[in-house]
Amino acid sequence: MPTTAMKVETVLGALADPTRRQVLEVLAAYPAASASVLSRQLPISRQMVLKHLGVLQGSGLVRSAKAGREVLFQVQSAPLSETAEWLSSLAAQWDSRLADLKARAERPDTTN
Amino acid sequence: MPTTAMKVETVLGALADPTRRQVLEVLAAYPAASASVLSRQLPISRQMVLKHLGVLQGSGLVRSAKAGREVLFQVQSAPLSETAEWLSSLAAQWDSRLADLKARAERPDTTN
DNA sequence: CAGAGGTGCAACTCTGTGGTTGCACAAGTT
DNA sequence: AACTTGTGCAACCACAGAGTTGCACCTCTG
Repeated sequence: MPTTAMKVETVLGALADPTRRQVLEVLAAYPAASASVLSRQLPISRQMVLKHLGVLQGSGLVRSAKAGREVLFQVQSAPLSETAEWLSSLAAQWDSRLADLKARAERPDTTN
Repeated sequence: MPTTAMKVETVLGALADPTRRQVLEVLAAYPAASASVLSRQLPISRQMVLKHLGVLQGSGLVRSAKAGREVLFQVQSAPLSETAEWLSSLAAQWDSRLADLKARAERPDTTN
């Protein structure tokens, strides 16, 4: 499923920004919180919190739901796990390829 | 050691850029390769490849070594694994905190 | 020695986006 | 009805960084 790869890339992009990580950190302390609440505990305006939450939501790291007149956001761990798995499998792939090339170099007679 | 956290952040930053991931992908196919060689297989100039390699090196994802008149780069998997572990532990942390809050909400009599 | 291919440095452009402020509107509260 | 607090939209500024081109210098090799 090519969906995974695309999602992982957006997660990486979302996680790349320090402020965004900070937003996540604060948000993770709540079961759910609104942009206004978060902005009070962050060094940036509500508008920016909202924008960052938008990006995070785009990568699946955050979900939102209306509750009365306010919109509550909550952290979502699944994309994190997926991304972790993606990274570690990529590392494994690099290692195995390197081992392969190395072996091939040590006995250049094998097949080709 | 706070080094780990800092490193992870730079890895995330390095991995966030699509072109940089592409550079890594191409580079991973070689045991080691120079910026010039890589640039021929990429849609960007050697200068840019070099800059990206600089960023990647800054995060430890790539190592360089002089070989005669050229500088050879090679992929390094360790930072990838570290980052993967970091992400998955963060996911676990989120989950456990959520479970905790949930349990606390269901029996508000416990202690406080 | 002369040329070809490699590296390093620097100036410059331009798009993306992090950040702000201001305003208009919706929904609870007294 | 008036007030408070929350959301949504839009204009705007400023900086980082992705990308380019050009040039000077090194280092193999014919």
